[in-house]
Amino acid sequence: MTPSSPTPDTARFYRAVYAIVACVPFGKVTTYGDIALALGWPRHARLVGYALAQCPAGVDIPAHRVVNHRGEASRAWNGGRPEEQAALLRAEGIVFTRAGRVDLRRHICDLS
DNA sequence: ACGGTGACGAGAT
DNA sequence: TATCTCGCCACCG
Repeated sequence: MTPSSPTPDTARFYRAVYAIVACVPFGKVTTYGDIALALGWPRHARLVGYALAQCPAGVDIPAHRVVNHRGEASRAWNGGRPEEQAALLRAEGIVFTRAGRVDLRRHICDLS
């Protein structure tokens, strides 16, 4: 691989993230922190976000079902369009609060 | 080697 | 609730 490719450990972490995101069902969402915890890597929520941001084409996962712990869509979604991520979520029946955040109490997916 | 930068999160105010 | 600070850690210049 090129000098800029991730270390083997990091690559494994990325694949684990993609695998767990693939388990989130239609109409449900999860958070970066929950994914990190489920993988046994507490405090690595940031890396989960990084992994998704770097998600290579070909890895087909419902990344739009991952929001932050407050239910907010990613600011950097598709080059800075969190509205698009929100639209995808609404399209699967996910309800947003008046503040424009996903109602986690209703749609959170238990990864345990 | 070093400091800036995030698709983050918890705690304080 | 909004905003700040701080901790987190791989990546990049």
